[in-house]
Amino acid sequence: MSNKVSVVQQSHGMPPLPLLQYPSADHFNPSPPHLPTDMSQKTGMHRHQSQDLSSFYSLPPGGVSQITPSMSWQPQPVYPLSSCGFRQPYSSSLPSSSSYPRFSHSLMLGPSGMHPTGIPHPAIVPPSGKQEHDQYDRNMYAKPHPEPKREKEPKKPVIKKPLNAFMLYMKEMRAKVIAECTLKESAAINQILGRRWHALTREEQAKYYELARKERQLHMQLYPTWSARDNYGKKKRRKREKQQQDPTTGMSTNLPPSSSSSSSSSSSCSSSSMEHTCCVRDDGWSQSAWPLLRLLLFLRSAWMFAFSSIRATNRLITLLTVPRRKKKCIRYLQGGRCASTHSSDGSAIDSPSSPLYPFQQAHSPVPAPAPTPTPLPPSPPPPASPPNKHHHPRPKLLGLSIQTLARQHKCPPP
DNA sequence: GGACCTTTGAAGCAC
DNA sequence: GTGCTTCAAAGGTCC
Repeated sequence: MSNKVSVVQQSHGMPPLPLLQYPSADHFNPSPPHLPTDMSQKTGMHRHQSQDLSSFYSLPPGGVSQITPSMSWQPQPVYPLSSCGFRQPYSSSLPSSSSYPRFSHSLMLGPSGMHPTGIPHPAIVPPSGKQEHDQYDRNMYAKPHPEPKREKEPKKPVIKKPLNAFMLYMKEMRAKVIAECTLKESAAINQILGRRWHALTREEQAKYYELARKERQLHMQLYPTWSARDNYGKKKRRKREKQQQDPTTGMSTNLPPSSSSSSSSSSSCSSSSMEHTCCVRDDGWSQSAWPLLRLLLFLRSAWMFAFSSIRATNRLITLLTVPRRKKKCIRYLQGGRCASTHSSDGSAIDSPSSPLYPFQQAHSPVPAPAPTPTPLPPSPPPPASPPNKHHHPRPKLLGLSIQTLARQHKCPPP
């Protein structure tokens, strides 16, 4: 009990903060003595960097107001559209408690309850029964009632994964989106945040990538023996049977044994054309027609390209001159107040100056300007932002799985 | 009460 | 090495 530290996490800076308990690192690692003494030196974190993280982590009560919201969000170019899909000139004030006080660590606490680095770590949550999504009971520690649960907590606490750049961004911006859009549903908010994330400039994203990198470093130092494997498979596996039986897609299970074992290319439906062909094959195209079909598809693309060469050229110029987003495969829910003010496909939500990207065009009635390997603009900071590799077929909210679309189409990496 | 939804990125896992 | 899966946050929704 003594090795747990009550910490405060604020959700969006709005409601009273729930207290988190973080065990000291040595609770998990018998030998982390290298950690706390001077983390900043080991991690190479300097003062200003700590301030960067300060918005995600706890701050001393007095110092909050002195610090601008993290990343010092400057007013962004204002788009004439209403709020949520875009960056807006946020009223620079977060909700009164914009400090996002979160957590502290017994080993990291300085005299003022702060680690010298200012980067206490959020990764640990008590092993409450609700450790999956609601790892911590918000009222559990906030309310001054006796805490019988604390008595029986010999269970091993759960060390969570460090947050990646986008998660850090979500944490910071969620409150703003909620305030602007009066939305509460996280799924919708996350859609908005995902779009805003793409609307960020490289430099803005780089800040979060850097924060995430530091977060991982710190996490690694705090829990050197921890591995993502520790939490792997703890959540219940999503029932893929549903998706496999999904009649709308239904492509994954119908392949005949011969085709499924034939070649890797036949099972890969990553590109749009391949997706086409996969469907066709499932509909009963013979193997012999396969090369011909591909040839036809290629010819069609070539013809379309020639037909729209001028347009494609213009588009190419735009692509080269406008910061490119990774994916533009997102649609907004119509229901939310922040839903698109224009079209239902979310295109209006896009930054007006940004062009349609190949993926979008592939879905637009206008023929796409051919799959030319457009040279990407100077590729940006995301230090280690690999191409999106995963594929989450989750057909639901939008009827069409955004993730499936986005990831199957393998929108180009930034 | 718990899974799902939704997003991106990191890491694990399987082949 | 490549591609797929899982998990991280969050809170409403649904079963």
